[in-house]
Amino acid sequence: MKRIPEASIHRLNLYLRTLKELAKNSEDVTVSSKQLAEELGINSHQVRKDLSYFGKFGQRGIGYRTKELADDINKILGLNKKWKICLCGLGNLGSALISYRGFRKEGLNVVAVFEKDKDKIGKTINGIDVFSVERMNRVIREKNIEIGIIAVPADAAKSVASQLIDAGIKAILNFAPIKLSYPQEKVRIRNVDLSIELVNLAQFLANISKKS
Amino acid sequence: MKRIPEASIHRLNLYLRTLKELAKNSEDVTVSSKQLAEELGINSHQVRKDLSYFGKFGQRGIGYRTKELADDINKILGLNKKWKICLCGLGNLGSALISYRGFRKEGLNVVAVFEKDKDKIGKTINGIDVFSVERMNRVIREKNIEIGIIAVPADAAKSVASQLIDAGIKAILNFAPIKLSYPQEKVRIRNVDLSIELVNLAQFLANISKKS
DNA sequence: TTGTGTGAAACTTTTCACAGCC
DNA sequence: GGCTGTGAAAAGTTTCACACAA
Repeated sequence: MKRIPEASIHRLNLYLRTLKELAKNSEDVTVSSKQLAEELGINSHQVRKDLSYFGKFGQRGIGYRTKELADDINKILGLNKKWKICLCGLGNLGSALISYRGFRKEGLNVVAVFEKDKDKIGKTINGIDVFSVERMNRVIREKNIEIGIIAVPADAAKSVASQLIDAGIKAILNFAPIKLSYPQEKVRIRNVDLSIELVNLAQFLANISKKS
Repeated sequence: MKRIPEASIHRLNLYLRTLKELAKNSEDVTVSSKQLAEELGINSHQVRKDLSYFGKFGQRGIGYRTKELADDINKILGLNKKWKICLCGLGNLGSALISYRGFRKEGLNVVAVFEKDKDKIGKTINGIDVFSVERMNRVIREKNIEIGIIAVPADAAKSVASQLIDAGIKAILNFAPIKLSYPQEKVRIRNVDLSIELVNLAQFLANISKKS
């Protein structure tokens, strides 16, 4: 099998989301690469090429069966397994994330929240238990949690990350505005920077005003 | 001048941030492409190549002057202008964003917040006035606001976007989990999806467990 | 006629190799 | 010896063109 472009895999995520929405909102059973492409602002060749890396999913003259293609992509991406996730920090950002539409979707279920504030510990939010930070190691091991989300202030992020890693977590999504990196190959860390997109926009505006 | 890769421009943002941090934390006046690359987990050729598209900034045998290079990149990216920003929605996500470190940084100043909840209107948060949604058009025009951040629930996002566009906003950063797109070339829209990164992590985990 | 699947071409981006300067 | 700047090669990605099927 040939090497598959990284970018193609990322686009599969987008296709999957679009397909799920189409399956819900539209009565059409099938969808063409052109429709799918238009939804995402790309061209149809790209859609077909991306899919062709993994097999033949469509029917000539007709298109793809929406529901079936969604299932196939789910399998390709390995999203048929449900991952257990914990959220660290229940401040504004943490609260926003826990109620974010899409975090409860297939394959992504938050099963524990860790928080320092004693007023919040012991309660539940969206049906999920809020534990004290001290119990992190135990709870993660007991529940077999695999992914941790860090939504604590920047100065606490490093210590929380260490605790997560000690508890054997496999991947971390970090929202704190600080770069986390560990030499270990044990854990995969992704840093999300909410301000970088804003900077990109500012830069885009700067450039169009230069040109005109 | 040759075409400059989109990716290079995005990396300049990262270089800038790293340089600013180095300027603060380290006593060294200079930095080499290798150091810079290591901070970001890329290779030094890339750093030098990216910079070379815009000119010669370093000194052979020595490296780059940290502070000066930061200033140069600032100019290249057009970030020496300060953009005026408004935030729509002061729920959990909006509150998280307004206090996010980095949103107050150079070039990015939020000057107004719009919110539906009457209890919040008329107050200030971080010194920024909270206005009723009805006054959006007027306030944006009066203050010459150029960028809007949408942090309202998905079902309100489209209407808020239309209002922003009517008021003459130039760019929108959308955090609502719904794809916004307008045919007009008048406004640049970027959709941020907080769940896509989590899906990517899940998929990464799925793939390493497949291989082992 | 509509729409997939795919090799080949075109284009973009990254990596390499090394001349040149401190 | 250390480090930049850059043309050229390699690698990666997107677009094109068209055979083929419903």
